[in-house]
Amino acid sequence: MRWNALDKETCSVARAVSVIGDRWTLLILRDCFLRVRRFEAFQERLGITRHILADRLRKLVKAGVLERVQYQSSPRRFEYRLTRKGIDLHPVLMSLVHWGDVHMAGNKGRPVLHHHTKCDHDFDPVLACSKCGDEVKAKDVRVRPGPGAPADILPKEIVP
Amino acid sequence: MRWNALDKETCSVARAVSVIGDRWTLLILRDCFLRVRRFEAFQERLGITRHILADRLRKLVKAGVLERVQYQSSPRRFEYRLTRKGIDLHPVLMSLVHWGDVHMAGNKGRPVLHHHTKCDHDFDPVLACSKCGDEVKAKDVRVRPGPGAPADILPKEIVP
DNA sequence: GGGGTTCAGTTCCAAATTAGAACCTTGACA
DNA sequence: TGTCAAGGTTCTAATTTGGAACTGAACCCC
Repeated sequence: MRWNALDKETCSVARAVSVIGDRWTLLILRDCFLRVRRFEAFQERLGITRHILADRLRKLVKAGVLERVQYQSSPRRFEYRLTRKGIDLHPVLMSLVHWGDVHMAGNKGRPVLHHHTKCDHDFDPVLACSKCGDEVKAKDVRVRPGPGAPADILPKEIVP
Repeated sequence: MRWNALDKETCSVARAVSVIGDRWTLLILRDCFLRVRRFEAFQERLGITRHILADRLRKLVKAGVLERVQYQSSPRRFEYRLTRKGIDLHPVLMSLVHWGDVHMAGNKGRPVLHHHTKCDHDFDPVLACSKCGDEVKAKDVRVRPGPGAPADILPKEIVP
């Protein structure tokens, strides 16, 4: 299967992956949440090849995750900002950071701490259930076909 | 920067991305959470080239996300199962699915529904604060350097 | 008005990765 | 003996990436 055929897949993960499932894209988005917005800044912080950066930013804009905003008119210069759709990726990034913190941290401890301004504490992200508010554990989740499901979305026989 | 230099980065996202920041890897993990475990099953469901699948499974095992378990002895056959480390990626996948559901769903609605067996409701995943239990919004999070932070982990000047 | 700088890209080539298909191995089964 | 299944490996061609240099518009300074 080709990479660019992914957005035609029915699965939400496949569609999401068609936008963000790339080494650099996730790192670019991490920086976006740190309020990095300009081409040169991304390039310097990431050490990414310039034309790959240009390509990824173009794709993210096309996907509606970032918008290209002119911040100066002569010479015309643009910066990249998260859209609502982009900001909605925050839980994905937070979960990823937390997993990295728990499982891949070096011996010096975690590189960044997250502070919740609402309750004024450093915190860890927890995945909760929208209905009961409890933490969602993988073993407490059952998946079933939804209205947009094709016949083969779930594996035929589930080995228990 | 080279892809395989990423795991030496200090950032937890970079380290996490060095393991899962790949088009196929995320789709393989999605299937793992759907209890797909065998080479042929992954290959058929994903349409992935066989030797790339072999490569990705090998890398996931090496990273400690999957384990290769013999399930039959003659001929010897192996399957791949999520480890604790792999299961801990559940929030990442759930967040990703939810984002896909909200922003990339087709006109027929979401492909799969998630059911929380503990409270017996279909639910959406919500990112909550480990300290106060409230939902964490992107704007309520401040990032600051942690004990393992190098000098340049955060952008120098934050444009407000 | 010549020279240097900044930012946001583009262009070029070589190197690495991926897709697609065929092939291999072990053993079961008929 | 021949076929089948599972879990891979090997091969070649096409695509993507890395690295580095170049462009272009407008500023700033002398």
